[in-house]
Formats: sequence, structure tokens, C-alpha cells
Amino acid sequence: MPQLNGGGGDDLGANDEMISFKDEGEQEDKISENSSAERDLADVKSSLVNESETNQNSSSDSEAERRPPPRSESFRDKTRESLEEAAKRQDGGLFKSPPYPGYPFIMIPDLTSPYLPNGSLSPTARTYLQMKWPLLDVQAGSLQSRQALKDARSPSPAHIVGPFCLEFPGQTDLSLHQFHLSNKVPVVQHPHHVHPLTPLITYSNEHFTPGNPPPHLQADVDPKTGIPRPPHPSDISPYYPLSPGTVGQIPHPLGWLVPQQGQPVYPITTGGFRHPYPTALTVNASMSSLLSSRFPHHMVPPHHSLHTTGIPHPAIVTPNVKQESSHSDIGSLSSKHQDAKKEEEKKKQPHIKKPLNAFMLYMKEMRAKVVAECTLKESAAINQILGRRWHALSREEQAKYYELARKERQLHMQLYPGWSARDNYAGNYQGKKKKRKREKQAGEGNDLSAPKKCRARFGLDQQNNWCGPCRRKKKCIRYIQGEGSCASPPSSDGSLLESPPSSPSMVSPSPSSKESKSQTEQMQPLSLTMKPPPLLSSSQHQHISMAPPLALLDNSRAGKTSGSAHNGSLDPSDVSSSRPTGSTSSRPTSACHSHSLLPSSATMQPLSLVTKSID
DNA sequence: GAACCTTTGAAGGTG
DNA sequence: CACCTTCAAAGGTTC
Repeated sequence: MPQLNGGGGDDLGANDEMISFKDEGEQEDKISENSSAERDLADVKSSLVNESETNQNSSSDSEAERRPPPRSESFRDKTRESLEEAAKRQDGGLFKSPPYPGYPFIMIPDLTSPYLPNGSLSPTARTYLQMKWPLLDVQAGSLQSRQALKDARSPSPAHIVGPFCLEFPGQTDLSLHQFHLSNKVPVVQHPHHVHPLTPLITYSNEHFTPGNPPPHLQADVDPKTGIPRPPHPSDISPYYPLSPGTVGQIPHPLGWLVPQQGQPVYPITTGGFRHPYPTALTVNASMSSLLSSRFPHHMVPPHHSLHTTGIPHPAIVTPNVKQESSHSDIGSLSSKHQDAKKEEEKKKQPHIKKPLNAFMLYMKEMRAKVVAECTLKESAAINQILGRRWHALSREEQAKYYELARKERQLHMQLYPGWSARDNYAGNYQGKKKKRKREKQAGEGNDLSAPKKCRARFGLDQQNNWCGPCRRKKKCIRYIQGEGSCASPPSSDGSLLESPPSSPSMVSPSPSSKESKSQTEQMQPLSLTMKPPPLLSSSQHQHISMAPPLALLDNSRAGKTSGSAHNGSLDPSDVSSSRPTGSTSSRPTSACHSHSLLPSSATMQPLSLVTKSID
């Protein structure tokens, strides 16, 4: 697979992760659903990257073990209630496995496209533009495509060449129709979702429908430039500058779009700005040199942040500067003023945003869907949902995003060689103010006695007891569990339950029992700390603390596993069964936020806490 | 109107 | 090396 020499930062995975992945990969076929379910999610996630990098020639053995749809989860706060209501109204589709009709494809929903007049499509209609899988490089594209077609099971989207997907209203699951029809008009009837990957495909459609663009697209004209524009959701922004060479066309987000019909894939912009996504990230030497020669500096002139259509590129944010347009003060420019202006302009250097990570990509594409399904608007709440759903994603699905994120980083690296995340730190660029430091949550700072991480808890010599993330130097999920507890932190709970974290450690009796205790102890106080006190009225607090989670937890545990830590420590044998139905067994942990989305959660309804109310 | 909230992941800095 | 901090998206909420 094409790899950029790219800084070591893009592996997305440490060696250990890779190893773990390899191990998993080798055994995956043999692993029963049970065992697969007990994998450490974090390990799995980290391995996804490797998988995505290596799976091109491996079969998607995981299809067989595709996880059951994410279980519903509950929420502590109003979010939960909202979700519950939404779920009631909407058949709980939200918590079904997110449809990825286009996994292999990248489909561009144009429903939200500003380019499309409302009348262009029926309200429910969406247009997805086909695109090739990122991993395909131009040269290999055709070959791989053909080959991929042979191997429908290949995890690599390569097998999808020019498909368009249809999704029919009412469909909420994978019952999407995929057609391997090249160069067909990518029209998708989409109920209400924004298709995944949406954000990633906003770059160009030139490859999508060469010579056969959807009629309705043709009619779309940029009001400003008068140039016909492709369907392109403005909100789905490309993260990198658009190429004038593709005026009216949205360049593909990632370089993997394969040029069709001999079209140059990523023309260099006339303004000297590099095309957002160099070919397939394979970025051959010529391209690299070309790019680097054209963009020696990591910062791009402000004007580059604008698409020729006048659409600002999201990745390059020109610091405010209320267009005090230069000409406005042209006459009054003294040398002194000019100096000042110079500095100003220096400061005005466009803000190059960080490339989105896998989760961000996922969020971006799924947010709309969640919003639609849950009728929630509050991002914080939505993000919580998305966080859990993220954990509930299957390996394949997550792998997709990890891969995309990796590509994003690679591309970003190439586009802005000198860029550093540090550049975006508060105060490093104009218009960015230092964030107020988040206050420590109640109990968080006080609880010095309780080790919050596996490392501290078990020590180096008991790493086998660590949770996966800790082993990978990531955020300790146990700590989170303890913290969120309320019932099990919605965040941890859901995720953990759905994809049990470090199973070994969690399953391990001694630590788990010990831990469960500590968690229980921490539970009460911590359960309320997820949100700053101000957000909860005293009554709400009470309500929350009164939440039966513990009782439920105990009950459920009594029936199930007595010793296992409530969080992800599902009994291996449990896991598989508990996924779908096991929700009941594992649910307890999420008692607090369990909601009506699950049939079994009826009893937990009382737990649904708080809504806006009171305040 | 800026910051916060909330999520995960990546990256950089610090000791 | 371990840990911490910041930022990325997003939009309602809070200050």
C-alpha cells in the first residue's frame, strides 16, 4: 500500500498496537464471536489503522464477526430523555448499526448543498457522488478495481469502483442497495441521514461523474461566480484548499480520488496553491516535488483559503480581519502604518487547522444523522451519543475512519510540511484566544487517594491488569468508569459494554472485584461530576444520585457475573450473547443512562434523569 | 460574543 | 517514558 515516507506520526499505532493487531488478525478467523467481543476495544481501534493499512490484500474476515448493531444506551441527563423520546418516535434506529451503505464508496449527499437549489431535488433526495477508495492510487486504481471486483469480500473499498448507492426512505439499516455500476448517476434517495463520509468528500466530483453529471447538478450555479457548481455541501468542508483548476468542482478530500478519463487529478491551483489532496497520497515524487516547490511554506496566503467560488476553505481559516480591505485604507497608509500592517498580515496567516482524527471524521459525518434521529441539537449531548456509537462501530467501520484520518494527516503533512499542531495553540495565531482552563471537576482533584489509572493502580508489574488504553498509554477507561460511574458513565459504559475494553484485565477477578468496589465507591460522588455543577440543579443532583443504577447494577450483576467489573468486564461468554440481548445484562452498568431504546430498558426508565427543566 | 460543554484521537510539551 | 494539555467539529448553553 502506498505509504508516504511521512513522518512517523502517521502510523496511528504503536508497535505494540500493531502487534496486537497482527495477533488479532491472525486469529480473528478462529475467534468466536465471544472472544472477539471481549477484545479490548482500544486495541481493536488502534489495530484498525494497521488493518486498514494491511487489509488491502487480506480478506475481510471480520465480516463474519460483524458486530451486532450498537446497543442503545442511556444518558444521565436530558440527553437521555430526549433520546428516549426520539427513540420512541423513531423506532430506535439510532442505535442500530449505522448504515454504511457506502463504506466502500464515498457518497456525497447533496441535500444540504448550498449549491443545490431546494427545488433541485425532492426534500428527501440526496445525491451521492461516487469516489474511489482512498487507498487506491491512480496507477493501480483500475487494476485494483478490477481485481477488487473479484473479491467482493475485500475490506478494501477497491472493489467498489463506480457505484452509486440508493437508500430508500424508511430504511434504517444496511438495507441499502449498492450497485456496482460505474459512472452511473449517483442519486440516492435518502431519508434523512447525511451519509457518512460526507465531510470527506466535498472536494471534487470531477471524478465522479465524468461526462455524465447529474442533470440537476448542472443547473447549479454559483451565485457569486456564475460558475456551475457541483453539489457540495458547504458544511462539509474540505479541509484543504480547493483548486482553481477545479473551479466549480470540489476537489476530493483525500488524494485517493482517481482521475477518470485521463483527467489530471489534482491540478495545481493557479494561485499556486496546492491541490488539497495530492493523488492518492501516494504522492509520487514528481507530485511531491511539485507541491513542495509550489508551497515551500507551511502557511498559505490568505487568499488561498478561498475557493475560486469564493467559498472559504475550512482548513484554512483566515483570522477574522473584518475585511478591512486593503483598499479601504490604501490612501492613508503611512510607512509606519505599513509596518504595522505587515505585522498584522503576518499575524493574519491563515489558520491551518488540525487534520481531523478518525473520531472527528466520524462525528462530522454522523452528527446530522444523530441530530435528525434524536432531535437533539446540543452538540455536547450529540457528541456523547456519537462517542458511544463510535465505540459500537464495527472494526471495519472504524477502520474506515482511521484510514481516512490517516490519509488526512498524511495529506495535511504534505500540504503543510512545516505546520505543527503547536501552531494552533492558543495565541499562536491571531483570532485564537486561550481557552479557559477547564475547572477540575468535583472530586476529581480531591480524590488523590484513589489511583485513577491502571498504571497507578496496579503498577508496572501488573500490566496484565491494566485496561487496554492504559497499556497503550491512552486514556484509562477504568478511571473513566469510576469517574463517570453513575452509573457507569454513559461514555464508558456504553462503549465498554458494547466493545469491552481490555477484556483480560477486566475479566480478571481480583482486579475487577477490587476495582468494581472502588468504582462503586467512586460512583456516587463522581457520577455527578460529569457535568459541572451549574448544569445540575440540586434537585437534579438528587435525582441523579438517587438513580438506581447501583441497585440495578447489583441486581443485574447478581444475575450475571458477580465479580466482573461492571464496565467492560463482560464475561467472554457473555459478550457475544450480551451484545444483542446481553444488553440487559450489561445494561445495568449503564443503568443510569439506559433508555427506552432498548426494550429491556423499560425498567430503567426511571433512571432517565433530568432534562433541562428546573433551571 | 467568547468560552464552555462533550466526545475521541493526535500531537506537542513537560518532568 | 508517562503524563498532561491543546486542538480538531459543532451548536446549544452559559457567562
